[in-house]
Amino acid sequence: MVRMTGTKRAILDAAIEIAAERGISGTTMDDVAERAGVAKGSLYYNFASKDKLFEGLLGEGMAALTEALRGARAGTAGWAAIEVLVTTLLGSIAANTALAKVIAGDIFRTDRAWRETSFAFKHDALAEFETAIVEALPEASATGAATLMASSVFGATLMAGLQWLLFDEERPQSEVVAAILLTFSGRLAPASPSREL
Amino acid sequence: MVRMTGTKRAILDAAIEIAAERGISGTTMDDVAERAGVAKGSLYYNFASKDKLFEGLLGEGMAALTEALRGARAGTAGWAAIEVLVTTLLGSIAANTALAKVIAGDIFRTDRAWRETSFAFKHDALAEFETAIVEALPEASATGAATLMASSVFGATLMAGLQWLLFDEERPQSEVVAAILLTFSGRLAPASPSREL
DNA sequence: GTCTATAGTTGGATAGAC
DNA sequence: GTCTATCCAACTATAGAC
Repeated sequence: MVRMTGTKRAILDAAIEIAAERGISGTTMDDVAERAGVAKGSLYYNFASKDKLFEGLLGEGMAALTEALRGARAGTAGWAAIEVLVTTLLGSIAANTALAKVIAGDIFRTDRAWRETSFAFKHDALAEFETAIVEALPEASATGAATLMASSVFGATLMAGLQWLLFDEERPQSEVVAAILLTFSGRLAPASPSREL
Repeated sequence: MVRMTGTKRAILDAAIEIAAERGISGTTMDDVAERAGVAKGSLYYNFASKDKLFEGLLGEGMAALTEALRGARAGTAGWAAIEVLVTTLLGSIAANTALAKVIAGDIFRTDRAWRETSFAFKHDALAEFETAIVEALPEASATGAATLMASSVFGATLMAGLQWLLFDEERPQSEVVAAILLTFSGRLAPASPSREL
């Protein structure tokens, strides 16, 4: 998050809050101006258009998340890397729940002006998970399963994280991390010999 | 899916297709009328409002999915139940990808006219997964982890399923099911003695 | 039951004063 | 750099002919 003038910051904060409630398309510039406590003209002095406003907002948030995941994975590998990636992703969602909601609602849209940015972000974020998965289970790479497994781990963390923050917020974060990792631990599956892909 | 007149069906089909591309808020009644091949007046003869149109559409789809999950789980338990639930959910997403995209983009919105319906659906669908998880790992119930684990399994299947259908559609469905279940199999985690919650 | 035409409102964006 | 006032396009919804 780059430092910026109070007005610009207030506009961005208002925009993400409202978009978390109503989605981006459901957010009007009038509402943003009102919640930010500025006139609508100031929105267009600071941002070229509604699309540009949200493009910047999502781009900034996605870049920060990708960077956090990359930094977290550094120096670890395999299952340990999966543990820190899940922890870091969940922490990012908790620290910026509104942004996480907006991204979650937007991630599979293909009609956005910023779809290239969004696509690249998703690719980079999933690549961190995929790398860790391949380290933990090399044969997943050969069968092409690793990419799908990365989506699975990411999706599990995102949905459990939002479920937690929106409906069960008193629960300590450590318990949520533990529950997600427990899902991947194999304790749901019967203790069995090798399983085919 | 209830049988209905050609016009009503055409309107619903057009609405879900466009909403999958642009989201519900981004879908206009003019666009729906045009794609359905009817005049806009016919939309309002068949549905009271845009909200009622989508409320019915999502309600119908969510009810069908919940029913499919309930039926699939019947007669199984534990890990076997998780396997059929994941398979059934993935099959439903594949059979109705447009609807799945719309639901995925809408599931964490709190401002919708149909939020009660949506909330109840999510609760019922997750309950099927939670039941299976508690059968497979009874201690998850005591710690309160089971609900979060149900969200994890659901989220993993949803995200991997959409990733598959939108970006890797030639892959056979059986491989996708296998990759998701492999994520939960424990083969990512180190072979270890008992793990604390 | 479906159409055309239009009413009424909202929302993105801009002009110009301060 | 921020405000007020306004333009204009797009949208939901309705009226009334057929």
